[in-house]
Amino acid sequence: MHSKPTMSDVARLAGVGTMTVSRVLNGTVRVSEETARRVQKAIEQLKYRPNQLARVFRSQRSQTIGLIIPYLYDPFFANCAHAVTTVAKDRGFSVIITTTNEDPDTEYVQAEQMLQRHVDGLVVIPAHRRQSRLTRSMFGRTPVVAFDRPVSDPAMDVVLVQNTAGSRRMTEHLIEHGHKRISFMGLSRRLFTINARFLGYRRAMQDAGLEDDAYFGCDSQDDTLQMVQQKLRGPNPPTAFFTSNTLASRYVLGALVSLGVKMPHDLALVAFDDFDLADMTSPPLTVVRQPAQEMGRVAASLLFERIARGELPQTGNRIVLPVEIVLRRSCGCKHRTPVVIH
Amino acid sequence: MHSKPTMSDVARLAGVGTMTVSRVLNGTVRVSEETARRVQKAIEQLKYRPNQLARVFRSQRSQTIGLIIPYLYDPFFANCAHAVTTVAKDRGFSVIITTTNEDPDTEYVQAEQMLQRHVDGLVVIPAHRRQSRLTRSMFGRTPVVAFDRPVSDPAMDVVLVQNTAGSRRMTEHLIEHGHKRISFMGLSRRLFTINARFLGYRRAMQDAGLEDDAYFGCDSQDDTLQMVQQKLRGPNPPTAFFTSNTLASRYVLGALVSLGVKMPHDLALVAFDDFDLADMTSPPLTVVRQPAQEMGRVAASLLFERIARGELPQTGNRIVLPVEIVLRRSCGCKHRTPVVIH
DNA sequence: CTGTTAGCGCCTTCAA
DNA sequence: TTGAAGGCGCTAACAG
Repeated sequence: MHSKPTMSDVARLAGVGTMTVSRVLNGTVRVSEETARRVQKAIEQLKYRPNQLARVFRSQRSQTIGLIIPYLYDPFFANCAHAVTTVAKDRGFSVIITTTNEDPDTEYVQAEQMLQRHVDGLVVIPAHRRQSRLTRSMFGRTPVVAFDRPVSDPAMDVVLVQNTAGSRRMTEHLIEHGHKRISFMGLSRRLFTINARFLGYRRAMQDAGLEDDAYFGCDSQDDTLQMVQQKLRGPNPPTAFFTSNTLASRYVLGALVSLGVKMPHDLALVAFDDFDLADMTSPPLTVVRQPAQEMGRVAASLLFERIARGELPQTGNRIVLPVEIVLRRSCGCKHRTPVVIH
Repeated sequence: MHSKPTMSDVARLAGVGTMTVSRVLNGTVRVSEETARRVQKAIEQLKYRPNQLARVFRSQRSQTIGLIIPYLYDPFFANCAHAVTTVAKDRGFSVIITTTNEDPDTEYVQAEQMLQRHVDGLVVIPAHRRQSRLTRSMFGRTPVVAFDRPVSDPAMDVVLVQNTAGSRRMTEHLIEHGHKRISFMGLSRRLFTINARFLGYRRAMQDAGLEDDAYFGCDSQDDTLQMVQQKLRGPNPPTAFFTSNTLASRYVLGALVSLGVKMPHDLALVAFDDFDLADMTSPPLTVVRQPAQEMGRVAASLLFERIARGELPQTGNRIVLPVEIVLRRSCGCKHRTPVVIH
């Protein structure tokens, strides 16, 4: 078989010039009905499909955006990605996706590759704050929106959630339940989100005149089990845990279950970031819920706004989305069904 | 500012022809060290980056594959997608991703769009079996690999898991625990995977001389609650449930919890498809675990093999990956830690 | 080892 | 309303 039919094949068959075919296809300029019909017929006969590659090359606009995220197996990121792809699809754009595994070098290389492919814009969840090598300048005139985590470059748009405020309110809720010794459990303060949540927690503790007590390093089930055990057996054991992301929640919950701790009777537990089946644990988990899809949607929409305008901001927008507190039972509340506080 | 520097800008600055620049860039043919250095310097000086769009256009190979899946918010699909993007990244390919929401029309349109963008190949989780409009013929010479669900066209490669065999073994396990009335709970028999699992279940029941009892329609928490309630209150209530995917598991688990059923004492529950935190429910759930990432990896690898060979199969491969049974406690087993059967 | 020519498929520009 | 020419940036093929 031969290669695909081109515009001139269609033109020849229809007995017109290539421009006429182009015009019929794009509807930019009026073409007489008569010729239009002939062209249409030729298109169908040859099963002609315009070569998008040529169009893109010609116009230097790819009708494509890039999406760079750490992982897809993390449901939070996957939800963000889902929203971005959905927005793009609605606008007729394609999405090139890539994962960085939180590695700034991979991130940099992938961003470069996307730029070489002339994406019309980029949506990025930057690799760990201090390390991300992305700067506004490397993107030239290509708009970029960061989300979930900020970037140091103030010229870049960024969409975040209320990490600090949400964490603070969650902590206050525990304090209202009468808890005075609340342990904050996280992965690493080097992660922007974890750190922001820690700051909210600390603020609430300080405002209540309580001492904060944080552990960073919930990297594995074993490490976490050890630490939880140590805390519970030490002097002044905590009466509540606040886990700062899904992974930490998982490990701490696992530790508490395997230690036979009764919740919320013996100990309260609350978490940042809701997850599927958080209401199926025993007891159902009280959490701060982040709007993952909403964040992706907002970030993508902002990007398309930039693309449409064709101009870059001097100072990037900084959009902070509200979180919700979902009161279930692990905090000590007795709601039969979850109560959501906005 | 002007537009990006092109190859001839570099060539001019280095005092050579464009071909020399091209050769330095691609290393296809030897260039004298002296000139190579001059070219390199010019490249750096101008911050020149080759225009991938032009390359792609020229070669008609996009170094890009397409990935079409139903949703990204489903962790199972997200894991598949993660594996595909990882394989592609390792091979220096980009991935264009799109979601269909199980809608065959969206699927068709998106596949067309990807073809127009000249992806070098496609990995697809087809929309519901009967409805998918994808056929081998629409893809011309572009290789396509379907996974998780088969396609009717036998010329297409497909990667699946042991839905029927896994389901059968899981059912047999329940029977070994002494259960005689086991209800199979699913979304819809029109879904390939659900139906295949049902067949495995039915086979095991029949082989044991037991009557099968299936309910399809676990579409919402409410529907499922009603049905579970009805079954438990009817004559000959089931002593075990087998839920055929994560969503059904979620709903049935929710129903059982809200009805105050004690598991596995009052009732056993097993599920197809493992999920994060399945070992945090009470009791920890016994499941059939599908290798989501493995499936994505295998599908992508198979695609790259086809791309490399440049020839299409007369008869597509049909690869079936093994599943594992993870025995936790909801089936009646008393393992303290999960036992995995291969 | 290096340069010239030509063309991938489309669309902007200009002329008919 | 239509067509012809030209070029986007790159590289295969051929000369030198």
